[in-house]
Amino acid sequence: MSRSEPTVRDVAERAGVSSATVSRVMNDAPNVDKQLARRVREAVKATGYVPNAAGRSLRARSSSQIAVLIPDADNPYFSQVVSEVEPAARSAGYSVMLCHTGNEPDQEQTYLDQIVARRMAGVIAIPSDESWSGLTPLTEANIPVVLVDRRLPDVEVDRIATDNMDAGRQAAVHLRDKGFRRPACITGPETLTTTEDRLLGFSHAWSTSAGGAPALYRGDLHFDSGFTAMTEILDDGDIDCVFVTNNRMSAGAFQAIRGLPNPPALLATDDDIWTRLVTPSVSVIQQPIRDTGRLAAQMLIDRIAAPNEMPRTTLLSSKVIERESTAGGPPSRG
Amino acid sequence: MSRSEPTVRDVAERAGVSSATVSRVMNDAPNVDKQLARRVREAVKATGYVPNAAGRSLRARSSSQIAVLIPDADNPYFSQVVSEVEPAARSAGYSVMLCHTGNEPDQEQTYLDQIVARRMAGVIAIPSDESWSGLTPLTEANIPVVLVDRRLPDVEVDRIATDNMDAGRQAAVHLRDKGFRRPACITGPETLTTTEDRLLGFSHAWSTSAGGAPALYRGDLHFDSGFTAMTEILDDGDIDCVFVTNNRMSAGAFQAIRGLPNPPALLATDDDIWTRLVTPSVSVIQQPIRDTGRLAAQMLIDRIAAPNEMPRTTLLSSKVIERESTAGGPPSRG
DNA sequence: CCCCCGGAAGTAAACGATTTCTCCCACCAG
DNA sequence: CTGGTGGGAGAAATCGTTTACTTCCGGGGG
Repeated sequence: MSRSEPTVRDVAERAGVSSATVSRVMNDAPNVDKQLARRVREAVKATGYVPNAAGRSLRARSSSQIAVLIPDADNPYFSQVVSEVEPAARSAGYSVMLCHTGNEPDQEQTYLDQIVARRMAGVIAIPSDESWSGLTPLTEANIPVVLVDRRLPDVEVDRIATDNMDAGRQAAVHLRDKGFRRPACITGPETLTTTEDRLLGFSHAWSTSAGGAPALYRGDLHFDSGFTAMTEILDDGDIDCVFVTNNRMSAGAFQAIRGLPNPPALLATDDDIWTRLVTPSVSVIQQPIRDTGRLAAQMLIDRIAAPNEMPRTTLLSSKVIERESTAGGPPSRG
Repeated sequence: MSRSEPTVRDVAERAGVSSATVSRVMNDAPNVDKQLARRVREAVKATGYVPNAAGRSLRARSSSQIAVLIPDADNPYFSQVVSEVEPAARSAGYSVMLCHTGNEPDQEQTYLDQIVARRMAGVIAIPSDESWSGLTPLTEANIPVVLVDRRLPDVEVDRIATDNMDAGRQAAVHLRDKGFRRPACITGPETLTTTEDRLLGFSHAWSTSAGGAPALYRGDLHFDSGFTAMTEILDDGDIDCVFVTNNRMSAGAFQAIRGLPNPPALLATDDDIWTRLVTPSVSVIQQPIRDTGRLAAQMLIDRIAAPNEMPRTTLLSSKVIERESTAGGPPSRG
């Protein structure tokens, strides 16, 4: 029923050559007779030979897989990054192992062990927080790492991210230009550099250009905390515009003002599909997610080729997309 | 600088035992002296030994990875399936390789080669259409496959999917019970079993219970074609309710009626975030996506353990979630 | 004419973990 | 006292590929 898979020796025998020659043909080595090469290729076809990746990887002491470590595959930001990394990696001859840590340390540890055990060619990681300890085992095993989106203190490693400070600045400029005067910011925990940088950029730009500081509401990045924060803002009164620094809290915040007659202006983060469908449509800071994924893969591939060069950081800029939720200016003069 | 990784022999030497014993300890084999086992474990810690997956996989003639083949990681349906498969697989000791075919045959072929080359333990596949040829190389290599969501003709293989005919029937019942009388259906190409089954269930239930056939509009599953179809429906007039059979066309269809005073009722597919945020909120057929992913993984793991049993098909039922877009009944009698 | 060089192909030794086979020993029953 | 039994551990073969080393050519220069 199930014969065992053909090996390089079976092919060699059928082509009347040695296994070394077969290997040379498979790897396009120079100095192989055209005639023989053709015979080998025919034998490969005839036997249906597919090189065993384990054997190859054992001999080569590395594999042609890269790992992508993400906290949560459901979040469209992460899944878009993944779907851009994948084709870029494949066209360079790598395949992608998806590691979905769910923000849980033991799950992450399992994957880190796997990555080392498989001698993966490299890792693209979105760490869960700034105390991320996963980097050490990887660097010790000489596995190149590219960080996406989040910054770690005291480490020298390749990184690609949105210029979050600048994104916050753009948000402030947009809201001020539209005539709003009493801003609030719904943001994440202080330990998360992504949202914290956006807050810092926003606050700094606001205080230097308009004066004063935005009211501050912190959530846990999820939908519900965005809803709760916006509800508090409505209760507190006196706020005429709200900047939300991540995608899910943006949706939650919108839910809280849905259908209200005179809601505060809303500037959300990430251009998800819902922002165009709701009424009023929602202005957003659009991050260059697709570029991020593509360039992360490129960066990793470059790093694998040149392990000893200096680490780089690439920052990509975002832009404001204006829609109805900030178009109107403040509701009234008072 | 970079010493080479410790091997089983290094550990053996340090613990004063043979490599065989180390292997036995690592794999929890019975009949190992407690004392020795402890010494081995200490040596493992001290050396930082991590078993080389390639060596193990070569000897075992199989790997502990499963592959998930999806057409498009961006689609929330697929990414949710993946994010459920992953933890279920991991807790059974498998890791997940993500294969993102982008509906392109050559990309898919690359991955199929990889899957065979790596002797993967199994594959969860969402084929792009009913002429999917990827199954053959896998079954020839004795790699178990579980199909998700889509049906293939003439193959006997494990499958898990939503009961799409029943979903269509539920849609018809809901719209008829709400008092609508002139339905349209926006659906996908005839070759896609998923959307076709929903259409069939819808049409059949409608004709037997209310009489007549729904007006038919076909799209290519993407946002724009949903928008176009709904625009045509509005032009054609005479339609009082619309059932859309996939998630992205649902969003496009909503876009076309956004803000209109008396739009036809809309019943969408998949409970995406936007359906609750828009005005009017949108009634949906909710598929059990999370169960689908979890059970697909379970099914594959069972199959790996028992390769020779008969293939099974599991159908999961969906349910209608009623919101504002179908709540009102038909706009007027005249 | 001889030597050396270089291209082409084969031989065999790695890579690292597992596992069969074998050996040793202690213990127990006859 | 002896033969059998079974647990515990080591030696060595094995998985399939790649590659350093060898071998065998033929040809060109001294």
